[in-house]
Amino acid sequence: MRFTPNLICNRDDIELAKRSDVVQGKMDSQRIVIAVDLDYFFAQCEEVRNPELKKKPLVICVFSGRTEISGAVSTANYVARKLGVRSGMPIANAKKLLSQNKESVFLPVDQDYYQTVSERLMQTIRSFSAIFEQVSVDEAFIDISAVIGNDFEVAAKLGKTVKQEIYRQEKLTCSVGVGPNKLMAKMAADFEKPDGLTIIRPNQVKAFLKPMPVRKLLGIGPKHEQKMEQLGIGTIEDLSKFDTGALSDAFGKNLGPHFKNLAQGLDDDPVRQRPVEQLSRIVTLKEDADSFWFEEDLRPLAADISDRLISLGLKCRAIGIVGITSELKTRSKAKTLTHPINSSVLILRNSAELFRDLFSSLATEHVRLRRAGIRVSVLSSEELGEEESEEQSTLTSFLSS
DNA sequence: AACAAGGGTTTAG
DNA sequence: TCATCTAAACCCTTGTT
Repeated sequence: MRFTPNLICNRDDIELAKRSDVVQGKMDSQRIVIAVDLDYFFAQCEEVRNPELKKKPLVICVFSGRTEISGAVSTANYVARKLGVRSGMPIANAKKLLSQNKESVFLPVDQDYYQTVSERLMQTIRSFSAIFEQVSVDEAFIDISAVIGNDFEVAAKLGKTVKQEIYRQEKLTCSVGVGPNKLMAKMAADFEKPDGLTIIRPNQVKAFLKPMPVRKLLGIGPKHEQKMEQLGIGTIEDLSKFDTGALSDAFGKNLGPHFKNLAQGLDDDPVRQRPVEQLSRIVTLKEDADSFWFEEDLRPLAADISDRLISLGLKCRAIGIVGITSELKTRSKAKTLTHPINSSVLILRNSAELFRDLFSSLATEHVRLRRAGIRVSVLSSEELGEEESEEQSTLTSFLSS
C-alpha cells in the first residue's frame, strides 16, 4: 500500500485554501487534519544561515556551563545522525562519535533566531486555515475540513502546497501528514521523515496502524512500552483488541481507555490554540549544592518568568520549585498564593522560601542538588482574575466562623 | 461525590 | 562515562466542601 501521492497545486487551490471565512461547521464526523513538522529544525535553521554546514555533521548543543563540553545534544542534522548522534545525548558522547570527522561542527542553541523563524513559519501555516494549533516551536496542526470539504485528494494537494510555500519563503523542508484527526496526521508526518508527505485516508487507518509496534503510538514511550510487553502487547493491533478493563488496571482509568482508542485510530481532540498553563525556568548549578546559598542563581530565573508573565498580560496564583538531585531524581515543592502575582521580587521571595523547605528535607537524606528551577501556574488574565469568587469565599468563611 | 492542592512520573520535542 | 530545557498530561494521595 502507498500513502504518498505526487500532485501539484495551482493558484486557485491556494486561494481556496486561504478562505477562512467558511464557518467551522459541526460536521464532526469527517475531519481532515494536517500536521506540519519541520525537519531537524534548529540544525536546519543554522544550515540556512550558513549553507557550508549542509555537507558537514552539525550538532546543536545546550551547554550547561559546568565544564567546557558538559551538556546535551538538542538536535543534529542527518549527516550527524547517520553517524549515530541523537537528541538528548551527552555532548561528550557526540564528540566521541564524530572524533574521526574533522569537518564536524558543534553550535550552541540560538533560541532567539529559531523563535524569529518559527513566528514567520507559523504565520504561513496559519494562512491555510484559521483552525490552527501550534504544538511547539517547529510543529503545528491545521484543521482544513471547513476550507476544503471532505476530499482527501484536494487535501493531499494542499499538503504539498504547504510544503512548497514554506520552502519558498524560508528554504526549510518539513514533513507533512494528512489524516482524519490529529493522531493520524501526526503519525503520517512521522512516517516519512525528512521532507515527507504522507496521506492516510479513513479507509487506510487500520492497515497503517496494524503491524506497527505500540512504541510508535503517540504517547507511548519506553515505560509504557515495557509495561505493554509484560501484558503480551507488541503491536498496535494487539493493543486495539486488548481488554479495556485490564488496560485501565495497568495504566489508569483515563489512560487505559485512551490508549485503546489511539490504537483504533480514534482521536476527537480538536485542533485549537491552547492557553498557556505554566511557565518555568531551570538552571544547572556550577556545583552541586547542599544548602541554600545560590539565591543569586535564582534571581535571573525569577526575572525571566516575571518578564514573560507581564508580556503575556498574566499573573500566577501558584508557584513551585523543582530540584534535580546529584542522582538525577526530581524533587518539587509548590504552594498556592492567596493573591495572584507577577513581580520578580515576589516570585523570588516565594521560591526562595520553598527552596529552604526543600533543603531541610534533603539535608537529612544527605542529598545535594544539581539543578534548580522555578515554575509558576494557575495563570489568570491580569485584569479580570477570579477575584470576585476569592473575595466572596474569604468573606463567607470569616462570617461563618 | 466532586474538587483542589501537592508531589511524583511519563512523554514529547 | 555523562546525563539540557520547557511544557503538558496523567497518576495517586490527602483534605475540604
